[in-house]
Amino acid sequence: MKRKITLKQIANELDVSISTVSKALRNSIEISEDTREKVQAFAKLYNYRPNNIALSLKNRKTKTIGVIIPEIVHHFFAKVIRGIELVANKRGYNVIVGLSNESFDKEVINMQMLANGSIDGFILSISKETLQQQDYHHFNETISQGMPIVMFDRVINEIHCDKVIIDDMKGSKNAVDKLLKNGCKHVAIITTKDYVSVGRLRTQGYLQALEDYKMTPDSNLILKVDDELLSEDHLDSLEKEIEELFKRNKKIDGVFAVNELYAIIAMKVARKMNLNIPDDIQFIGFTDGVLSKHATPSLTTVSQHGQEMGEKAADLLINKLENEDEEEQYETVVIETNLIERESTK
Amino acid sequence: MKRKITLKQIANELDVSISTVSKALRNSIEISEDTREKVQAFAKLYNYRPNNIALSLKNRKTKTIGVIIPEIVHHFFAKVIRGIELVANKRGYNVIVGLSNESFDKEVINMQMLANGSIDGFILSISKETLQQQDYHHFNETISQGMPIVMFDRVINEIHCDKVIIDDMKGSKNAVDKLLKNGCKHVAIITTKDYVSVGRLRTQGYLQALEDYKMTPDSNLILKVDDELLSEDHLDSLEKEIEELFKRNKKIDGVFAVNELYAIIAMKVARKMNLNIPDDIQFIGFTDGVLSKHATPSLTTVSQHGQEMGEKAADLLINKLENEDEEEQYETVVIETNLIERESTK
DNA sequence: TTGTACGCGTTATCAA
DNA sequence: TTGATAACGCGTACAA
Repeated sequence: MKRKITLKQIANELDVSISTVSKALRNSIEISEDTREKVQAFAKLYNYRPNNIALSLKNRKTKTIGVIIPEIVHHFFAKVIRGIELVANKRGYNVIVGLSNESFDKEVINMQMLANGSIDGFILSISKETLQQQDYHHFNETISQGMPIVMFDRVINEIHCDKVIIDDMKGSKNAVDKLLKNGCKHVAIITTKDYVSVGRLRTQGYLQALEDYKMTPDSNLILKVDDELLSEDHLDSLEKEIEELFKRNKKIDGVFAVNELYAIIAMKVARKMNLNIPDDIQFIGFTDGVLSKHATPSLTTVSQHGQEMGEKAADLLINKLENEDEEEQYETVVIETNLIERESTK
Repeated sequence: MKRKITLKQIANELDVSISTVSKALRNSIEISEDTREKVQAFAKLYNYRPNNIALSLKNRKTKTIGVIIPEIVHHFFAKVIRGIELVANKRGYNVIVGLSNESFDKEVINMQMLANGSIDGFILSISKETLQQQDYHHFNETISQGMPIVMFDRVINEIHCDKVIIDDMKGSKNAVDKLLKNGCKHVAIITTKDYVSVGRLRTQGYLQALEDYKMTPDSNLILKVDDELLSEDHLDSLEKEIEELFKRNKKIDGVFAVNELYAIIAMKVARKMNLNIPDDIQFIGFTDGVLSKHATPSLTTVSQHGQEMGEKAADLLINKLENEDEEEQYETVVIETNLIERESTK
């Protein structure tokens, strides 16, 4: 087992100084052709590679991006990571991943672990618990220590940093527009409690679409699901809630759900009640994942373009990292959503 | 914007030496109570944290695990990552992720990037291209440089390292057993070409189950899908292939698919042909993902326990890292699969 | 009780 | 053309 070889070892073997080796390897004209060749041959033989850690220490740059997301077993976040990784690697950066698991404490701890020199900057999406507690000190501290942050999807306006979001309101408005245009008269929405910003915004889009069509919103048609219900164990009770919604309002002929799982479950309930999709009732979800594509019937969704968000976020962060002295100007990039029409709508 | 504070800065401010500060912060009894308090107060005020990079360089340990997977937008791999991250964090390690995107070159490059000091060891699952080319030099080189590797799921016997796998053969044998026990007389299998080891093993399990039931395998019932078909664009032709399979063999009353997507698509085809699931035909897939759970009908699957694999892999790797001098003994851990019965079987 | 010196691996600057 | 030295930030053995 040969340990990784260092400049010093090469220098010893070849009876030259460390700096000579270093220069020779970088092909410096200071060094004679002879020694250069000798050193390079030797280095190649022993497969020399400069030690990243030493370089990081010296350059005060790690060429590594820290990513903190609430959850990775989630199609959207996985796609974002892929986008980040793609751009990061292309631009010579590594990606280190931390999962907050929707917990405030884990988010803070993870950020602290990484902020102590391991990375050059953060890309993150805020955990639900943090959003609920509205405690953002860890973001501000990180930023004030000179470490740039790019937030995506779940962001907060008060924090000054680059952001990549989609226009949740517009996206859901378009979706509901579609349902109304398709002739739906009683469109229900299945959404989250309001503290989840994207849930709130998507609800607003729903209301706006109704307004545009001069329809008065009916609170009976608005189901605000308690978030806990997303955890696997509570899916059954979610199903019951939706069933009650449908039974209370037999006229529902269109459903907009703020994520794909809600939509899929709602379709399941509808089918159980012998409703025909899309003839009796139409469905649109949000976030384009595997479920939407492969469900039967396949689900029309508002696509969030996770990978693109990741790519953009990585570009923003690396740009900031590589133009240190630029004026402090923060950008909020809005990624366009689009409606992917499938079988669940006419 | 205050830069991160260092020992040296604290020492300067307080007019003591760097080592005094260092010792004071670690509460060394060498240092007087007085200075200790003074230093600690100051450090706390400025939120001092030791620089990880410097520690890594000094200790020759990064406390970071490198994970190379073929794809992250994939429920199974995402679950593995979550498992790895869980254990790693608990044991004080970070996780850095590289995606090979099923490409040999990217796998090699990614490993090289990380092997130069950025991490202490690898957890990885081999890309399809690498498996096809059977070029494993990068693994051997890494290992011979003293950097431990733990492979999971897609592994190769020739490489000496810890491994975490499932018993693919047994898992699929159990699945097919179930179909046969349920009365299926003509069980088809939808699998991959043989170079994908897990596909090959699962096919073997299928054959073995038949043998146990004294049934002779019918090559007409074995569909070996070209792997390219998994890429999103080719799903249509996969659908056609399956349709032809069903039309060629009208008697098929059971289908075992080596992954959940194949199974879901096969169910779709069956439904289109007006076959009733599970009365006319039963289905079992492999890998328990979201699709299986939320499909209609929900799909009976062999669960792979991705998270558990990740946890085990992380434990194996960290154990190896923290017991350097132990004898070189490699372990292959087999994670039990189990059949999750849902609506697609009787 | 405190401080000096060294080493981790690298590069840049300056001296020989 | 080559080599010595300092510096990145830290911890520790040893000297004062």
